[in-house]
Amino acid sequence: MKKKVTLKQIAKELDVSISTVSKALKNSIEISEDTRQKVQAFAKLYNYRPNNIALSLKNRKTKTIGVIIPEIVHHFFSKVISGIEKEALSRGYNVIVGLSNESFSNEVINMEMLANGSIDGFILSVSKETMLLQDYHHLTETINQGMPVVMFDRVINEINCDKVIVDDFEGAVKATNKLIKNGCKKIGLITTKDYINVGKLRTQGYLKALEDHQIFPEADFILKVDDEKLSEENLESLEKEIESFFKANKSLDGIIAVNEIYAITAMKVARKLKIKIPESLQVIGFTDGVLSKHAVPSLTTVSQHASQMGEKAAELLINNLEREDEEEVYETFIIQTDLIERESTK
Amino acid sequence: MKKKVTLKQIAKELDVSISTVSKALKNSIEISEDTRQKVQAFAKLYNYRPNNIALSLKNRKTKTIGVIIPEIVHHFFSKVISGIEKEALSRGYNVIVGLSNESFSNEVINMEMLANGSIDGFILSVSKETMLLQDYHHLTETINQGMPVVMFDRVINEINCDKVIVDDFEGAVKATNKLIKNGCKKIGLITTKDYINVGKLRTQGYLKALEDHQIFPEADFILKVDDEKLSEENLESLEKEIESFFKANKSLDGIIAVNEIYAITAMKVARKLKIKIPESLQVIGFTDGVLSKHAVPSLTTVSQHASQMGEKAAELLINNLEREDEEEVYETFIIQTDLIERESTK
DNA sequence: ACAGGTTACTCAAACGTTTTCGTGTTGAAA
DNA sequence: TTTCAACACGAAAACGTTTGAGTAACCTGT
Repeated sequence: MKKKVTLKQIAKELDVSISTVSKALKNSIEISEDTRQKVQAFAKLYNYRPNNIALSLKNRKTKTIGVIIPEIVHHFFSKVISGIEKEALSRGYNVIVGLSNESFSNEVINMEMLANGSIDGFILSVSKETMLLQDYHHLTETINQGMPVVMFDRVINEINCDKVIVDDFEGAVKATNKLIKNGCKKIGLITTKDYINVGKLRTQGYLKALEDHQIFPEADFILKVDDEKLSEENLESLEKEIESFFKANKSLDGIIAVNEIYAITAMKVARKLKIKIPESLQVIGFTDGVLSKHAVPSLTTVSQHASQMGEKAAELLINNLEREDEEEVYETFIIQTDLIERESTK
Repeated sequence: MKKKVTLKQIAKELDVSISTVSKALKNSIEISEDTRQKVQAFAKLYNYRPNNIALSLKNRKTKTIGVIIPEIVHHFFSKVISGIEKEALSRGYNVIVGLSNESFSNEVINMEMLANGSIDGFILSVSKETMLLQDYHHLTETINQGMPVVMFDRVINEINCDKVIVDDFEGAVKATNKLIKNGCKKIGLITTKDYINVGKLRTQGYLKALEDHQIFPEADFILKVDDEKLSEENLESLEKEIESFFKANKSLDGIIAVNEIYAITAMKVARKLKIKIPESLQVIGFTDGVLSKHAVPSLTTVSQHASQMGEKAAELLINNLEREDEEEVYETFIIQTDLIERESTK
């Protein structure tokens, strides 16, 4: 077992000073051709690699970015991470992840753990609890300390930083328009409670599209599901809720669901109620994940380009980190959505 | 914008030495009650937090573990990460992820990037390309440098380190036994090419169970799908392949699929061919992901307890890191599988 | 009065780098 | 012979922390 070799050891071995070794390895002209060769050969032989931690301390930058997300076992977030990783790797950065599990305190702990020098900047999507509590002190504090932050998807308007968001409003408009164009007259919406920004925007887009087509929005056609119903344990109660929604509104011929689970469950319930998809009910979901693709019938969905989102967020952050001048102009980048048409619409 | 405060600044401000500040903050008895209070109050006021990088350099440990996986947009791997994260957080460690994207060179680059002091140890699952090339120099080298490594799921027997694996063999036996018990006489297997260890083990388990019940294994009943067919683009060709497999073996009344996609696709093809599930064909998959749960009918599956795997891997690694004595006895921990029964079996 | 013992500090080294500023030795120009 | 640049290298500081060793100042007992 040969431990990592350091400059000091090389210096001692070759009987020169540490500085000479350092310079020789950097091909400094201060060092004679002779010594340079000797040092480089030795370094190669012992597979010398500069110690990252020492470099980080010296340069006061770690070349590492911290990512805090609510949940990793989730197609959208893991796609975002993979986008971040891709961009980070190509620009020589590492990615360190923290999971908040939708908990405010976890989010705070994770951020504090990383903010003490471990990373150069944050990319994050806040937890639901944080949105509910509206306590953003951990965010303002880190930003105040001069650490760049990029928020994505679940962003907070009051916080002044770079942001990357999905055009949820327009996505919902597109989806609703599609159903209208396909002949739907009674379009239902399955959404979340309003405090989730994303759900709110999608609801607004849905309403806007209806309005544009002079369709009166029936309050009964909107089902606001309690958010806990998203968790895997509560699937049955979600099913029941959707089932009574369908039974109470038999005239529905189109459904927009603000996420994949709601959409898939709606299709499942429809099947149970012998409602034919897409013949008598057309369904469009959000978040183009595995479920949409493999469902039967496969689900038409609003794709959010999660990977692109991650790449953009990383790009904004790294640009910010490597910018010389300290002008603080924050950008909000909007990712456009695409409607991926599959079998659940005509 | 108030930058992070350091010991030096506190010392200067209070007109004492750096060491005094450091000791005062650690409640050392060397420091008078008076000074202690003063320092601590000041530190609290300015929200002093020790710089992690400096600590890492000093202690020669980073309290960070590196995780290299082939792919993060994958239920199994993201579950594993979430398990690792959970255990790591509870023991005060951070997690830094690298994605190999199933590429050997990416795996090597990622490992080299992290091995230079950034982390204390690795948890990894090797890429397919690495398994194919059988080039493990990056693994042996890091281990030789004294950096602990824990491999999970896709492990390499020749490498001497801690390992966490799923009892794939036994899982396949259980699944096959279940089908036999349920009255299946002609059980087919949809698997991968042999170089994927995991696929091989599951195939062996399947064969063993048949043998135990004196059922002659028909070569025709085993479909070895080319691995690229797992990727999302090749779904159609996967469907075709399974379709002809079904058409060529109409007597099949049970199917074991070595992963979720194969199983779901098999069910999709069956539906297309008007084969009733579970009445005339029962299906069991591996990897208990979202697809299995939300499929219609929902899929009976062999659960690998991915999260538990991650936790165990992290536990082994951290134990190793924090062990005083340097005895190197490597452990291979086997995670037992569970058969989750759903609607695709009787 | 003085050895010896507390008390409450400070110093300095160490972790592994990079980099600025010396400095001793050449060789050549004056 | 003197002067001075060029050359090749070394010393030391800095990044922020911890910690063992060192040291003043005071107190105690004889």
